[in-house]
Amino acid sequence: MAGKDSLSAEDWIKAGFRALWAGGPQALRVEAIAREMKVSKGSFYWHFKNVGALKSAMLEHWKQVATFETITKVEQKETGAAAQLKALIELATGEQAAEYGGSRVEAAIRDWARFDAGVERVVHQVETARLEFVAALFLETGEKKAASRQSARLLYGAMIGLEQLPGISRECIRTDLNWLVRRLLGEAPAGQANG
Amino acid sequence: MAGKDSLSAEDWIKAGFRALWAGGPQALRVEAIAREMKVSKGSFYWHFKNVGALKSAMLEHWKQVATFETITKVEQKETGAAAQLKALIELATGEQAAEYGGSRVEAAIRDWARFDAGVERVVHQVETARLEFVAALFLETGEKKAASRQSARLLYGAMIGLEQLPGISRECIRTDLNWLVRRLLGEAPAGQANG
DNA sequence: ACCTGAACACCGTTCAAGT
DNA sequence: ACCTGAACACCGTTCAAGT
Repeated sequence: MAGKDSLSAEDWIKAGFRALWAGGPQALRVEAIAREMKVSKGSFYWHFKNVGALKSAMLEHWKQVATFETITKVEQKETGAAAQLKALIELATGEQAAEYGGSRVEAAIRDWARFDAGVERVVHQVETARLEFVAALFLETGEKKAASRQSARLLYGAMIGLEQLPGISRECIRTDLNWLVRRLLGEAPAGQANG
Repeated sequence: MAGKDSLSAEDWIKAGFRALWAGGPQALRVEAIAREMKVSKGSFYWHFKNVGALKSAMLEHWKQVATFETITKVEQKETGAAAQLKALIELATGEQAAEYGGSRVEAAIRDWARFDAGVERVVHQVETARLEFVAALFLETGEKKAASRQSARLLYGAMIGLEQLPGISRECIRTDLNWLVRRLLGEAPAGQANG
């Protein structure tokens, strides 16, 4: 960051994620990012053909990281489906969920995908991999195959959706999701609700 | 649409929603919308001070419609909490959920809110009103107050989240949500999973 | 190898002029 | 009352020129 006399493509990608975090897809603009990096915007075009190329590189990067990061973290942390489901929820509702800016960046990428077929393709791949992982956990708890996929959709869908409710705290999301898992697994209700 | 020689602010707002539907928040651009309406962009500035004013007007419009539309439809259609929950799910997963473009526009507005505090405020109000309505239904089924609010968050969160999973059909979402409601209400599981 | 600075096209905004 | 068309600033992109 300080004490380098020339930039790499990687530096621009990182700056791109900072911009995405701060301002969403519409903040992915050459001039603004160049300003933040204190170089002329002309410099950008030595590293990338155009903004589209930067976006593709960012997506490719995110795809590699996002698909495996959470999954491997969960697998290293716990063994057994029930514990891993709990660990997954911890991670997803933690301070900084993913390497590149966490759930705020994830949301921005999903936004972005909604109006860009190329982005949609990549997001589709990542979501599918994650859903399969979660479904495998539910399968391990003894659910039937179709039921495990449904439970995975509901848990993962609730993760995405709850994060988007305004004014909801991480703890509230965590409690709700853990409760949901117990209900999906058919466990008996208990005094578990919050706010 | 055909056979009017001058435009109203309302016409621009409608065109704004068409643009939002088709291209998301970043498609809310004066020149593009003016082109679609076959007038010069200068014309826009007679009706609105700037793009920000158009966006505010769209939001205000959406707020009025979005808060009450679904709620009143559900209340007119069915009586009794269980039936109304089912009707709510039907509506939310129907062909065209809301007047101004349905869930695609809703998603775009949520995207937009994530990086604009003013939009966030309005979305917050709307989501709160909806959550309160859903919570009241769960309360009516006999749940305790805190539990009913939790169930509302989980159902509404899952609605939002499932819609964002790529490659998922409306029928799949509907089945999943109905299943979720049964589980939240503590009803016995049955062979209900799909895909 | 990496960057600057000028150039040009595109879009937001203003405004004088038209009907 | 409502619209056009020219003007200007801002940003994406190109490119010749610098180190």
